[in-house]
Amino acid sequence: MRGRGPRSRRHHRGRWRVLARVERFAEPALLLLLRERPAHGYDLLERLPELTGEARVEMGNLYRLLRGLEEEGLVSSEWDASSAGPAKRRYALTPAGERLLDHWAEALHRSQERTARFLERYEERR
Amino acid sequence: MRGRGPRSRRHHRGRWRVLARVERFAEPALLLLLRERPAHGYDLLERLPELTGEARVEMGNLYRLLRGLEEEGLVSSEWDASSAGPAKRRYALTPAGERLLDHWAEALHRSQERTARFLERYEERR
DNA sequence: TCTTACATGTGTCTTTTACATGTAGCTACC
DNA sequence: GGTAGCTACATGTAAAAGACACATGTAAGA
Repeated sequence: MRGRGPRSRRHHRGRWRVLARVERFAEPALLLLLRERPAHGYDLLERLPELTGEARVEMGNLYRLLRGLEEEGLVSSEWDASSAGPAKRRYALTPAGERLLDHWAEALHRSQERTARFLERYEERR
Repeated sequence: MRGRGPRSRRHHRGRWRVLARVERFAEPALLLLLRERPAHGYDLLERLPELTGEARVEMGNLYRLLRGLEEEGLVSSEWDASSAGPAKRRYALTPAGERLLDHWAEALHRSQERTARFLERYEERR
């Protein structure tokens, strides 16, 4: 089974593991990291696990996501050759991006309540 | 934009609405409903919104999901012509399905903690 | 020189989801 | 007895999202 998609269950010791991830969670995670301080892609890649847990985001998908956010005007970027090493593209959050982050926070709060109701109902007749 | 996929943002009053749903949440919702009592597809379709919120599951996808669960031995089914109306396929949870529901509950609990950490960090510098 | 780490990408396939449509039995009503 | 409408199950298709492989180039150090 090559190139398997975003399934919640994963092969692990001969079984499937349930992950229960929030859809597109990498997006609000990026927005939050960028609100704290501007950063370049590779830096974000290393800091994302603080928010997403062990699940590491694929490099390629991260850069695609960043470009998508920029096309929608949610982040802005510019080449930064000031520091050592290869040139970096430094991303920063725009006001529109900050508003989207606020919407994400509200949605995540509602998601928390939904999941809490589910778990309560699950425990009821355990 | 026809046949748009499971994006977190949705067109709504000229903007995109963030949903922050848990991936494949319909699966644990089905398992929980079936643990409470055996049921047929159409019945489950009407009771699912109790758990998933306003977001209703597509009929076609629901039947596909049920067949998938049956192929994996997580639910069992049999035709039921006893009640009025067209014949129904009555689904019931298997022991394997009950174990999967337990794994989902654990995963959802971890998801709650991840999201709580995110929201804390979001509120820190609001 | 060769390797390793940093940094930014593209190609391509599978899975998941949304939405439209198809089929058929049962019931009620005229 | 015909037909309208509801119930119930099912397939077809396309787009979004994610997984993974791979390409390109810079720079530091053994």
